[in-house]
Amino acid sequence: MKNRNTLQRRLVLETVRRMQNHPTADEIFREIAAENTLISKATVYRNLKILSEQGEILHIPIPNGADCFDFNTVPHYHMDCRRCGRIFDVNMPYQSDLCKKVCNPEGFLIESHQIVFYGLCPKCRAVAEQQKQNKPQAG
Amino acid sequence: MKNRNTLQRRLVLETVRRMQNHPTADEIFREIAAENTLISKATVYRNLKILSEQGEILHIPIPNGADCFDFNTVPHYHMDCRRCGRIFDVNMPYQSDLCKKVCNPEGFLIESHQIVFYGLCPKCRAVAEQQKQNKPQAG
DNA sequence: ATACATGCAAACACTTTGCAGCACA
DNA sequence: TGTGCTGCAAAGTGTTTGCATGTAT
Repeated sequence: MKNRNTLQRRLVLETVRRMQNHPTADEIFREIAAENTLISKATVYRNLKILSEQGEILHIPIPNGADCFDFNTVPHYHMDCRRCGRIFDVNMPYQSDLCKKVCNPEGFLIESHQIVFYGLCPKCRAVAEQQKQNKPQAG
Repeated sequence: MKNRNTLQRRLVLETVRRMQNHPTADEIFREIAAENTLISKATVYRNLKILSEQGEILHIPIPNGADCFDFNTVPHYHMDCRRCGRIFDVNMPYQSDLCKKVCNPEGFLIESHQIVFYGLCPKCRAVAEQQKQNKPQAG
């Protein structure tokens, strides 16, 4: 038998769907624990793995940081703010033919792709511009 | 003063340039240590960081695995073989206008992007096809 | 002479795993 | 009633850091 409907599994899924913020495993754990439900971090990790394998949620691996999870399982791209480190959805159509664009005489089998944009989110952009005005030529 | 020309720093740079295989910090460390040069892993990490900040080498952050480094600093894309985990260069022109394609009414500042392809390298593809032929309907 | 670099080990962040007991189907 | 799940703690990876010493300039 597989995929038992435990309280913990339900809570992990509900929390990812409710947060909508691309939360990390730790953020999900803290959110659930804050509601006084007994849950361990290992269980959160285990359930996130199972749920993403089942396609209920999307696992977004993040280099140099904690992986995060997305309630939106439709393929789309993300942006990583270099100042606050948060992950945001990017409004760009999915490039479904990008894999075919690879010139491939060596015979790689290209199955999927991932695009990550880097930059500043609106909030951090405003802060950065503020700071630039305060010390125009750097100190 | 900065950027001293130490034996260890020279060796790290030379080794990345010589290996050409997108080596990880650990692979670079083992390569140098194998030649009986006293070097510590911390020094390898420190020098890889400095060298990539100076633009001498390219730092390729890898989700779910050790970051790797590239002697080729010209922007290009990579493929991550899901079977052997090795990183390969992908033969596709750099999409320098991709950042401009993002529909961005919220005011993100999009500075750069990274594309990673997933699939099988030629060797692993051959192995996978071999295995498929040996048990056509799965065991 | 001294600021930068090193080796070593410990700390760190994130994630997985071993184990004994628990609970869903 | 038994397999799948849980909490806990420990272990596992990959990387960074504190510290005393060493060395390039």
